Formats: sequence, C-alpha cells, structure tokens
Amino acid sequence: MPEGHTIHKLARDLQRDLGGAIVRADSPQGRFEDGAQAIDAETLIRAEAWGKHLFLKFTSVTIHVHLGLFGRFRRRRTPAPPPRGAVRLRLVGEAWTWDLSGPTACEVLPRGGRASIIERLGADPLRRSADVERAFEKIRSSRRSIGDLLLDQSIVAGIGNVYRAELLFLAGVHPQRPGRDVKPEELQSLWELSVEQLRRGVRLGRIVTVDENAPRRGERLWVYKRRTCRRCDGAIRNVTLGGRRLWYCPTCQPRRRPAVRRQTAGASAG
DNA sequence: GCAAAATGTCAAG
DNA sequence: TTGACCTTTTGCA
Repeated sequence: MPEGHTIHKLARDLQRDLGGAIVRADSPQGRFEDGAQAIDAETLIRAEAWGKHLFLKFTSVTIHVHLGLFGRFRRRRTPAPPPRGAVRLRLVGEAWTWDLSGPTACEVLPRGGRASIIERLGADPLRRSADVERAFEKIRSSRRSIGDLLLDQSIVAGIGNVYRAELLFLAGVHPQRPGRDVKPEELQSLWELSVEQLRRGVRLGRIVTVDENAPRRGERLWVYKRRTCRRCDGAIRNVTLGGRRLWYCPTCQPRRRPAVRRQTAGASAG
C-alpha cells in the first residue's frame, strides 16, 4: 500500500523491466479493455512518478495510474501464470509481466492531461525540481494544522498517513500546531527529513524510519499506530487530522517548543 | 464464511 | 464532514 516512495520505486522498476520495448497489454478483469487496446503492441517510452501518481507514456497515449489505498502492482516472470484476482491491466514484456489490481485511477489521458494533474501537485520530496519555497509559503500562510497540511497533495506531493506521523515525530513538531506558527527552521527540517526518509523508502521498498540497521517487523516506525513512545516510553496519543488518524508523542512533540535556556553573553554553548 | 482494516481521493451534503 | 469506491489480507467464528 502506497505512499510516494512506492510509486517512485514502481516507476523505476517498470522503466527497467518494460521501458523502451514493445509491450503487450490487456485487461483480464475487463474494466480497462479499451485502454489496454489503445496501448497494446506499443512501446513504453517512459514510466514516471509524480507524488503518488504514475504516468506510463506509450507511443500514442499516456496512461495515468493512481493506486489509491488498495491498488497494487505484481511482478511475474513472462510467461506469467493466469491473473490472480481482479487484474485491471496486464503489461507483458519480454522477461517480465506486471499486473495491476485495485487502482483508484487507471485511465488513458487526453492531450494535456499529464500537465493538468501535475499542476495540482505540490512539492515532491523525491524530485529535484521540487518547488520547496512555494510549499513553505503555503504552510506559513495557513491556519490549518501542520498535520493536516502535510497530507494535502497540492502542498507536498507523496506524503501519506504513515510518513506524516513519522516525519512530525522526527522533527519534534506537534501535529496540531497551525502552519503559520511552524518556525522556518522546523519547516526546513521537515522537508529535509521528507527527502531523506522517502528516499530510504524507495531504496528499501517499504517505510522504515527508525534509526536501526535491521529493524524487525513491527519495529520499523516511531509512532504510527503505536501505544507507547520508543524514545521516552510515554503514552502515544492520536487525533483525527485531515480526516485520518494521526499518532504522536505529546512529550517528544510538545505543543509549545521547549523554552531555550537563556545564556549570558559569552557563555559557551553546551 | 464473513467482517474489518489497509500507506487514498473525490464529490455530495 | 461523510460516504463511496477500488481489492486483498487477516482474524475471528
């Protein structure tokens, strides 16, 4: 189940397996027959990710895929066994076959369709061209909570419910702080953590935020769905923000920043 | 066998 | 703010 890291890894894998070659396409489930027919026997020119959106550019048209909450791609060796479950789109390459099931969106884009989707998306931590300043501006001028803002794809594209909780924890920011009250250095930290963590997610193929080499299953996250805090052992709280459940540690993520201890001039920093 | 949950988004009220 | 939608997996009878 996908946040931005999943889609970016997918784009790379599809590009590697199917890119630059002719692909056979069909819709075993039958709900994308016309679309599959449109690209069948065409060359996959480029697989590209933008936030949580995937674009598959073929010779004559571009396919847009959004996995939503349940969507999934399965990779199998060609010749592949019969589709398992409801496969919306099967892409068959020389060596590998990819089966798509359960997407929220799987559609042939009209001309200009890709551009109009990208227009609506905010800064993607996995893209070098990300317009960070614009994202910061939107956050700094909003009274909505930072927890809500981080899920808004038109501000930051690619962060989902797990990453937002983990990033806020790592940055020590309380999720209910209004965007306008988040300090520039905290925003900078949130952004840098996003880049670092999402990249790690792409590399590992799953979300791992804890600072351990080989975290065991169930020990990969700091706060998401946990009851106690890994760092301070205090009770984790959860609130609904942006329509989704969000977990945080009230001790490690104080609502007010801890007062900076006043230092007399000339005192050496600790 | 069935219910519930799952890393998401959009449109209706 | 709520419900609809997409599908698979897991847990409980």
